[in-house]
Amino acid sequence: MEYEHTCLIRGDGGQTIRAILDRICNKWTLLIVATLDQGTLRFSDLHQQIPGISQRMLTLTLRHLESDGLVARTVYAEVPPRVEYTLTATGKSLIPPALALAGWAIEHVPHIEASRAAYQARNG
Amino acid sequence: MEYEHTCLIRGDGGQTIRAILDRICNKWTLLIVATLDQGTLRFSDLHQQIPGISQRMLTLTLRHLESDGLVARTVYAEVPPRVEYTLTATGKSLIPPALALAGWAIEHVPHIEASRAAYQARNG
DNA sequence: CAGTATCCTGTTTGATACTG
DNA sequence: CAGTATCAAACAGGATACTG
Repeated sequence: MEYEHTCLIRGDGGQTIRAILDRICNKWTLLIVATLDQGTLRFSDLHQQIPGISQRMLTLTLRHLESDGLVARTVYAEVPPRVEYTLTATGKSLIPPALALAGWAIEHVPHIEASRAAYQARNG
Repeated sequence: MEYEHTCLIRGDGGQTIRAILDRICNKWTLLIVATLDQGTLRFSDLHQQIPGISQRMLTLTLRHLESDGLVARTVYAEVPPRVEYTLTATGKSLIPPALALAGWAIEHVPHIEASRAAYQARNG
């Protein structure tokens, strides 16, 4: 890894990297995207498959994803209502870098956790 | 991309992915790590090279990075004080997945921005 | 079923001033 | 130089209740 490449991150004073972190770095976004990687799902499917999420946060996060063009929302004029969510091409394209990050996590988080515990022990 | 791979993200109900998001998904962490990819830097170097960061946030973020073992902090017993920061091996290992994410951002953020603007126009 | 509407909480960030 | 201390603002997220 040549350090010059990190200009991708530092380039514009962090505007670009922060633009995406603002979008994906919240509690539920990546989880929803990863869940939708299975294919089209209804609101209730997502609610069931994502443990711990509230209706409010599921709605909010889906709206943001729709607004950003990562998820397509289709409403069927039926009673009772049916609403389906699918990843767009852009949404799908987020999966590989997200997996790269997840892979890093799997590999390094144990060490990080240990380091953090040792730091806490040394200091306050 | 096979959807089964997203179990890396969804696996434990999002615990692992959230463990890393909690660490790197704040306003300054990735920027500091990317800046330190140049090599060892002093506090004042970082302060100058990262536009907009306050002393407080630089200190706080560096302490977290040190605690997590991503950055090594060396204090020299001199007057005036000199403190140097370097990426550890773990810290360096974060660069490739971070670049993957940055690459995705460069490629897709324009489209996302347009999509968001269109959404705002359609709705409130 | 698929949401909205309110209220409430903790956390993150920033501004400013001060110090060994 | 390399921080610390204090205060205040902003925001994300959750609990609960209600609805077309």
